[in-house]
Amino acid sequence: MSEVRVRFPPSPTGYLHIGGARTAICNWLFAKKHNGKLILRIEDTDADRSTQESIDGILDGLKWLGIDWDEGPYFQTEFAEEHVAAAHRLVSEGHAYKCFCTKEDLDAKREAAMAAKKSQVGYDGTCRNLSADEIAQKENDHIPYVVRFKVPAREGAVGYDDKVLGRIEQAYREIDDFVIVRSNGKPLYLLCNVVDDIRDRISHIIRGQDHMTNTIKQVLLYEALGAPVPVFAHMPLTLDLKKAKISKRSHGEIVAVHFYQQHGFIPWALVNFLVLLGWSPGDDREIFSPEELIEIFTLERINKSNSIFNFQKDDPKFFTDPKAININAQYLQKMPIEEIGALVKEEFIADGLWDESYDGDKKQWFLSTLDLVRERFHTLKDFATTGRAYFADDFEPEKRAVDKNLLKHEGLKEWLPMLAARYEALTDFNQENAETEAKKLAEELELKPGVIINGMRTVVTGCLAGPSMYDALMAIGKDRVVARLKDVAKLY
RNA sequence: GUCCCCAUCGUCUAGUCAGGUCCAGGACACCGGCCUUUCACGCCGGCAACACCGGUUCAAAUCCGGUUGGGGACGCCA
Repeated sequence: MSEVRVRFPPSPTGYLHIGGARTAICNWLFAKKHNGKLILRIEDTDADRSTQESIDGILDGLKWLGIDWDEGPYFQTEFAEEHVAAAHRLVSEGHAYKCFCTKEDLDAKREAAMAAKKSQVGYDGTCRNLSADEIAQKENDHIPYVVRFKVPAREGAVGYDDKVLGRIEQAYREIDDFVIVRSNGKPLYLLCNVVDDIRDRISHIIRGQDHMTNTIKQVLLYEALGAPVPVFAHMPLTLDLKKAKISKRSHGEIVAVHFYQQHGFIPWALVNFLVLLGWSPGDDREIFSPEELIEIFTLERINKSNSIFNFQKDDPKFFTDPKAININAQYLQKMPIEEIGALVKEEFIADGLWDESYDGDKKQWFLSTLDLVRERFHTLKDFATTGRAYFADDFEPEKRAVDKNLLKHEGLKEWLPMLAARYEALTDFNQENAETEAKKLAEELELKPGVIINGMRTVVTGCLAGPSMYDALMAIGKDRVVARLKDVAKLY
């Protein structure tokens, strides 16, 4: 196989969303696997909707995910002359023609056809067979025109061998003479895209199934332009629970890559989740290192059917697809603690929780504490929220914990300060002694140890659940434990 | 409406190309139990799917046809 060159060509009309990210990821994986190149091309020919902010957002999103590219970003608008030249060539070689029909006429015709439920709603070919004289006449009259591609009047069908879908064909007669140049002289996506892909020597086009009708037309364009047709692979789409295509417009932030960045996702965990949406290795593996994924990824194993991004709006427990959270949690629990430490550092800095000593003399404590608490965590955010009591005093105890473990036992108001005093008196505040004192106190007061321990957990960690109580006590340290136990009354 | 694509547990999927080893496997979610003084940890168990109808075959989730359902496209957007 000659050099593999793939591209990711987002149009900068909004942030990077998970559908686009998925496409980028598959292209990236394919390029890496074949020692090929990934070209990033910003398709900004729709000047009205393209913004710099959006370009930055897309680039940031890709960088955050760890998707790097080998060439670009190129900007489609910089190649406008090539696009125009290609259009001229197609006209002069008889592959395209000028169409003088007005937009209004065509809109009316289309609407009428749609309303009448006619099968033919596309262009009716009015200008396809204009004589040279008629054309000259209209040009003299300065009637505005668009350029349409002249679909060959052939029997049979055009087609291509899709890497995921197999052979795809469509009858020539079903294809309309589509517009390739606007009446203002600006070439359209269908043409620009092909011209750019030819120039960039793209070998494989991996994109969503929503492009399938474009692909058929573009195959025709490649042919007319005398260029080799690349290999196509159409990925299934990502749908919402109601099976509608996910979009920025109707789903908002939840489908934005930056949403996951802001909600404590580990970048690679999101990539891992996304790649599983429509692809599988063929066995039971679900968690992959980048190297491993590059190794086992193939276009042929991409699914044919659309998948559903399983998120419930306003779900109290799952703010996004439960599987995504689960995969993130798996990474959170298994990644080397130093790597987690680096990610948590960013969170803490943003949160005002960061202490320089965590990089210095308290580094060991910092890392071992993260290691202690991460077991039940799901996102990076949990360290600063659920796990806040380990790092700061301004934590808000969980209401459920307070209700269940404190308010039910009025006596804790005295008992916990008693325990504090005993802890304070301890010359060696270690796990064993802490446990002995707690149990002894419970015994003396004729209480179940759980009453004391659960009360203590609530006051000291603010949580209903967590690591072993005495591990937690040691991590938080004698002084803070004592202070919090003494101060129990403020929670009543 | 027309064209194109698709169809296995609630969700992501394995199995389909090379029919039998699949009264369908895994993961997430859910439910139950154990562990835990507590737990969106861990362990054990459970619930739960081949859309439907025909055909081919000794044998069909797998091949063929149809039906139904879903999605996409039908722009002087990309």
